[in-house]
Amino acid sequence: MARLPEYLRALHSLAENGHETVSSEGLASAAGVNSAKLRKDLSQLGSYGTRGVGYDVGLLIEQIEYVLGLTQRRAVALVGVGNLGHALAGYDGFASRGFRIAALFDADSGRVGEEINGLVVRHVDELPRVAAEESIAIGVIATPAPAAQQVADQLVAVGVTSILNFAPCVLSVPAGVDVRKVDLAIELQILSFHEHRKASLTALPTTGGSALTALPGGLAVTESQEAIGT
Amino acid sequence: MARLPEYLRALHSLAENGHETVSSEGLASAAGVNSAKLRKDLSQLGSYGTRGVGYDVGLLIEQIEYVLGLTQRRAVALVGVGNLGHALAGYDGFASRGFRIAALFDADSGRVGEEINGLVVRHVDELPRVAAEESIAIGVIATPAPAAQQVADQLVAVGVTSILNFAPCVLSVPAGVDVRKVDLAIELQILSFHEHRKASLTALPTTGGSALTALPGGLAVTESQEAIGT
DNA sequence: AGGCGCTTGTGAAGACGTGCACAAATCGCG
DNA sequence: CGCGATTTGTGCACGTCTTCACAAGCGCCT
Ligand SMILES: NC(=O)c1ccc[n+]([C@@H]2O[C@H](COP(=O)([O-])OP(=O)(O)OC[C@H]3O[C@@H](n4cnc5c(N)ncnc54)[C@H](O)[C@@H]3O)[C@@H](O)[C@H]2O)c1
Ligand SMILES: NC(=O)c1ccc[n+]([C@@H]2O[C@H](COP(=O)([O-])OP(=O)(O)OC[C@H]3O[C@@H](n4cnc5c(N)ncnc54)[C@H](O)[C@@H]3O)[C@@H](O)[C@H]2O)c1
Repeated sequence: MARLPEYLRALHSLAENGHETVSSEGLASAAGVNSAKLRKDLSQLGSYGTRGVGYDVGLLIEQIEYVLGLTQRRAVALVGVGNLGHALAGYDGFASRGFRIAALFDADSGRVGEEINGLVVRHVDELPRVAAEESIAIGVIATPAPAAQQVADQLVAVGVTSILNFAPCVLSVPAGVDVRKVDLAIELQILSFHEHRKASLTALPTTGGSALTALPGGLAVTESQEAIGT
Repeated sequence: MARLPEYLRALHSLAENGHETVSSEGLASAAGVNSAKLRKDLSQLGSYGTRGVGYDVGLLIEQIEYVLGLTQRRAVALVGVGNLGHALAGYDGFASRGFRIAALFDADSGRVGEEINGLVVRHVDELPRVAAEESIAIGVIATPAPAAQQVADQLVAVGVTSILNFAPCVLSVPAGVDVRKVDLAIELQILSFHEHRKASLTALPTTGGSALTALPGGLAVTESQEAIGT
């Protein structure tokens, strides 16, 4: 389940605050989900809760980390050390959550050699050699969109089977390779959609607004917290 | 629907390449979705396709932009101009997709006054005044997690009803306020999970691996392209 | 004008996720 | 030792999303 990492973060936060056990209710509210959903998710991992008490925070962290494959610290290669790439390279949140940025790559020879956070930027042509040395598990693409497909192909060629893509484009990859995408403009547009919907609802509550905005069942947007109420 | 922005991006890309019409099949593959799903999504907006021909790219762009509320360029306030905030402030992908970064805020007085991309960083205390001037529609939080809730409260207080949160924590907001979250570590952990699953599947194909990794129906992870095959 | 190929729009079936509600289980306390 | 308070784990029902499959509609070519 995609919610496991969220639970894990909430658990770490609870552990830091000294909690040794949590009820499903408490963990659910900390993770921002329904308590029944949380229990169902956790029961999929096996029964690690005690009825009448709750879940052992430490044990649960261990179990979730095992299921997520975080027992081994995976090596991440970041390709494209531009505006966004710099921020990512300098981010310490990866290291603290089970990942190690193992290498930085860029195609711009002006950037090659630059040192960021103790890592030196290499030319993307060195990817095969470095991948062999470091056993890269995950590739992060932070290049402009036109270069993303090519970079993805290069990553796949050196054996990377998981890619996180920040470029606003769809990547085509062979079966067995997993791609996740983060597109900030899409997130903003979804928010804009809600703004638009909220505005047209309050503006014309009686007439119901124009035909386009007053859709039959309303448009559903999945993911994320949504507190559109009354 | 949360897929509309993806369609919009694909349409813009097609328009740049000179296409005047697209079939649902073509647009679907460009957006990385099923063609039936795409047709059903578009039919919700009204009938803007011609049977036997396809969809008019320009008209469809116009319609989707209207539904998403992109006809008005919304003002975005960015709070937290640190590592990530700098990258966001310098990103031109927002402007080209219907948004305008209207103001930058930070609590660190050392950063206040700094100019990024033509915008000067202001102190977060000025938020009420600036919000009144600029009519901020969307707030982006790029502060450390401990400060995120407080910033969210401040944003809500000045009338912001849509928040994009980069801090790894859940925000509690009143009903009517919409929050979307981007957590890169979670994305990586989901990829790690797939890596782990792939590894244990190939390692022990006959025994089926340990009880934890060989779960009843397999764990489903939503979102994103997944090409785990054969 | 008529037929043919192509594409949209949609009905229906199935898969999936969600949340309620409750039985089973455990702990603490008298 | 037993009882009640508390919390997990889960059966069930409901709503949503997805996908297939096909009729209806449109344009082009003869
Ligand atoms: N900056 C942001 O805040 C932000 C936000 C959302 C999305 N994005 C996306 O992230 C990507 C990068 O954004 P950015 O602002 O860092 O752009 P950028 O232009 O600052 O950086 C891109 C970097 O990629 C390098 N590059 C180009 N082609 C390459 C190749 N074939 N191999 C390796 N490296 C190559 C360039 O040399 C450059 O250093 C873009 O696709 C952008 O749309 C950025
Ligand atoms: N850098 C990344 O690539 C990255 C990636 C994923 C997530 N994040 C998250 O984004 C957030 C910011 O990351 P960062 O690397 O930019 O951190 P950072 O420490 O570089 O920047 C944080 C900025 O927020 C400012 N700030 C602190 N409290 C504030 C307040 N109350 N009001 C206004 N501004 C305040 C600080 O002065 C600082 O400038 C963090 O929550 C981090 O976990 C960052």
